[in-house]
Amino acid sequence: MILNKEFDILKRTGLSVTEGRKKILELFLETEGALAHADIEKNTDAVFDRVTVYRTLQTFVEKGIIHQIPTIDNSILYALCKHDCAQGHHHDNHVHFLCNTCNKTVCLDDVVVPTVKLPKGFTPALSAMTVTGVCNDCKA
Amino acid sequence: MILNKEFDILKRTGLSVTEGRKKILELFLETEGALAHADIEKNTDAVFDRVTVYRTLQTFVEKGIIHQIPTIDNSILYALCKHDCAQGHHHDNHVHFLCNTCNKTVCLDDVVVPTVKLPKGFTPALSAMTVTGVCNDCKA
DNA sequence: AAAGATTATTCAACACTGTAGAAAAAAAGT
DNA sequence: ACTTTTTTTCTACAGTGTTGAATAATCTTT
Repeated sequence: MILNKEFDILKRTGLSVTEGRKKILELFLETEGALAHADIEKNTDAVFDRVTVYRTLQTFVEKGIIHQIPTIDNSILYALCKHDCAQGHHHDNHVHFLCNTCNKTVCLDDVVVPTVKLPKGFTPALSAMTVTGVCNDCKA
Repeated sequence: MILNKEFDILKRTGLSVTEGRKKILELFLETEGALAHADIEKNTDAVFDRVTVYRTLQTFVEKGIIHQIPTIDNSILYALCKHDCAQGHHHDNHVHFLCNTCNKTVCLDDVVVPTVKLPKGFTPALSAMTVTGVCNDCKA
């Protein structure tokens, strides 16, 4: 039995191994930076139905394989969870960086979102932080 | 000449004073928390065309009257700029709070987004931070 | 206050994004 | 290999946001 990384991940999370899931997972593994639904449709040459892609992404999020990234425009981005994300509770408390030059969004896995002091009466649960600027690939 | 707040703001930013702009601005002034396009359509009883609302919001953002708030789902939220936002460059470097109970988003105008140390090669320009949890209105 | 110039609003149409239910197809378990 | 379970696909729908051109309103000037 040939074990590739995609197969391994799917098996470990208890998911059925299908062409679509392997292909989309492969895309995430070989892509530096986050992907939007549209990117996935483009890069899989529209082999899969739109709905399949949506449902696959939902499943991956639920299983802790990928996580969503907040954006200032209205699009949902997804990126691989680097650290051990168990089903249901993600550990994606890292900062995201959006490059204004190449327009890519990357996870700064080692930069933890700092805690801030909130006004009286506010109880924090989760914090998200996005920094925009110029990334290491685009620096002059 | 009667000067109300909406009129004043529109005049000061050099905008034509119209029913739609006054109404939408009024809604922002009397609303605690951020508004989505859909909220505005609902609360103005669909008196205005959808496109008018979109264009009005765009204009307000450009003129520094309101600013956009990043969300994890795919919707654009808008909120009044409290501090002096000149045309073109906003000063909305404050933290946003999304309440999981009442589902409202509010600007924590006095909580500044902290700066983080980025990896080598990354140059920051703007930072955004959203905290989710329970707000002061919803605390038990 | 009225006329012309400028700016806003509206209408119609379009593209994109995301969701739901049911049928068809594929994968998993025995 | 067969049955059960899961996944993919199809069809359809609702929402969101944008564009261009026509209409309507606002502003400026006299």
